Amino acid sequence: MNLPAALNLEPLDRQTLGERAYAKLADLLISGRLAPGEKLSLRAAADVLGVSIMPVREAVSRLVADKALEVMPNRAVRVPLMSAAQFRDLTKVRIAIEGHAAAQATQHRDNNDLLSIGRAEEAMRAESQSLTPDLPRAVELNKTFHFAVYEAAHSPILVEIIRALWLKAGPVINLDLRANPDRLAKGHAIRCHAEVRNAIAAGDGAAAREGIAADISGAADFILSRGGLAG
Amino acid sequence: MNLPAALNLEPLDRQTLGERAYAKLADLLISGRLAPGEKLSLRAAADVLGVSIMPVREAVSRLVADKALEVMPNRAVRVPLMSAAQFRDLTKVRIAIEGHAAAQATQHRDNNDLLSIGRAEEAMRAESQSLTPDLPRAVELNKTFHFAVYEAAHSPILVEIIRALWLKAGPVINLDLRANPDRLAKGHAIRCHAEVRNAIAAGDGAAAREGIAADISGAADFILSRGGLAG
DNA sequence: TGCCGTGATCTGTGATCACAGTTAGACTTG
DNA sequence: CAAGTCTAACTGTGATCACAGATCACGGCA
Repeated sequence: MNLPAALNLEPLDRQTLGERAYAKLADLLISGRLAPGEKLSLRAAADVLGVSIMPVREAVSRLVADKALEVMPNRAVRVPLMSAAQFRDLTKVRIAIEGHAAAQATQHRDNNDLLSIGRAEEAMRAESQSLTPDLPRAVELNKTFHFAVYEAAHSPILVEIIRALWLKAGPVINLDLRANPDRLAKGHAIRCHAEVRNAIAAGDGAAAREGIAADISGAADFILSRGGLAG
Repeated sequence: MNLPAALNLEPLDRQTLGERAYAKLADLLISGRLAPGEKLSLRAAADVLGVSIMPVREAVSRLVADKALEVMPNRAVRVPLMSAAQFRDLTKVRIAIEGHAAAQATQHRDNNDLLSIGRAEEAMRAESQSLTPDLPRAVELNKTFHFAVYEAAHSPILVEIIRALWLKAGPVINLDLRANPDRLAKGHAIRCHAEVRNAIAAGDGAAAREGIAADISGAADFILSRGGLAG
C-alpha cells in the first residue's frame, strides 16, 4: 500500500448535482431571496440551474421534508406561508434551542471559536455602521456570526437542527430585512451580538442565552408589528 | 358554492407513493428494525415495497437529509454507524430538547393531553410488567407515551425536531432494547414515565424535565456501558 | 501458494418519456 | 355583454433506460 508521496491530494469532492441544487435553493431560502408564497416550478428551476429536473426533484424533496418548502394539495410547490401563530411558535423554539446552543458555547468554546466569533462580530458591525450598508451582505454576515457562536458549542447535531430552523425562518425574516434597511441602523442586533460575544468570552452561559434571545425576539417583534403575516 | 351536505368526507388522502415509502422506512428505523451499518439497496427496497425505485429514491433522499441514513463515498446507502462520541452528543441534545418540550407541556397541556398521556403510561406499564412482554409492542408504546408528552407542548415545530432525533436514535436504542429484554424488567423507564406524568398533571416543569432526562440518560448509559458502539 | 488483472454484477445518479390532474385563457353560446 | 365550456399548456409523480463507478469472485501468472 506504499504510494509515491506526491499523491497527497484530498479525495476530490464528488458532489452530486442534487446536492449542489439543494445548496443553491437552501441559500436562496435562508437569505430571503425567495418570498413566502412564491411558487417554484421544478422544470423552471432545472432550466435555470442548467440540469434536468432529477437533481431538482431531489433537492426539493429534501426541502419539503425540512418544511422549508411545501407541496400544495394541487401539487404546486411553494415557499410556505406562515401564520402569525406559526411564526411565534418558530420564534419560541429558536429562542430555546439557539439560546441553549449559545449557553453551551460558553462552556465548550476554544480559542479558534473566540477568534472566529470576534471576527464575525466585527465584520457585521462594520457593515451595518457603514454609510452605505450592503443589505444582502449584512444578512450573510449576520448568519456567519450566529453560526460561529453555535459551532462553538461543538455539537454537530445541534448546529444541524438550527440550520433547519433558519431554513424556515429565512424567507420571513430576511425578506423583511431587505425591505427595511432602517431596522439594521437601529443597532439592536449589533448590541445583542456584542453581548453574546462578551458572554462567551467570559464564560457566562446565562448572559449568552439572553443575548441570543434578545436578538431573535427583537427581530421577531419587528416582523410581527408590521403585521404582514398570513392567517 | 352550496353543496349537498352529504358530501362531508375528508379530502381523501392523496398520499404519494414516495410518502408511503418514507413512512415505511422511517418506521423501520425508529423502531430499530434496521441496524446501524446495515446497507439498503434502492432496487431491493423497491422490490419489497412493490414499486419502482423512484418513490424509494425520494424517501431515501429525505432520510439522508435527516441524517437518518447516509450515502457512503462509494454511493452505498446504509444506516449510519454512530461513534460513542456522536451518541453522547445526540443524547445531550435529546435531553435538552425533549426535556424542554416536557417542561413546556406542563404549561400548555389541556385535558385531552392529560388523558392520552395517562392512557399511554398505563398501557406501557401493563405491557412491561406482563409475564411475557412483547418487546416490539413495548417499543411502540414507549414511543406513544413520549410523543403524547411532547404533543402536549402544542408546538408542531418542536415535535417535528424530536421526531427527527428519534429517527437517528432509534436504530441504536431500540435495536439494543430488542436484544436485551431484561432492561425493560428493571422498570427504570416505567418509574421515569410515572414521574413525568405526575409532573405534567401537577404543572411542575422542572420535575417533568428531570423525569425525561433520567429516562433518556438511563437508556443511553445502558447502551454505552455495553460498549457496542463504533469508533 | 500468493497476488494481480479482469469481467460480471451490483450500486446510486441523471435524463427522458408517459401520464393524470390542474389552471388559465380564448371561444362559444345564451 | 356575461356566463359557461373546452382546449392547450402547464404541474408533480412515476417508470424506464443509460451510465459511470464500485465490488467481488474467478482464473491465470509469478
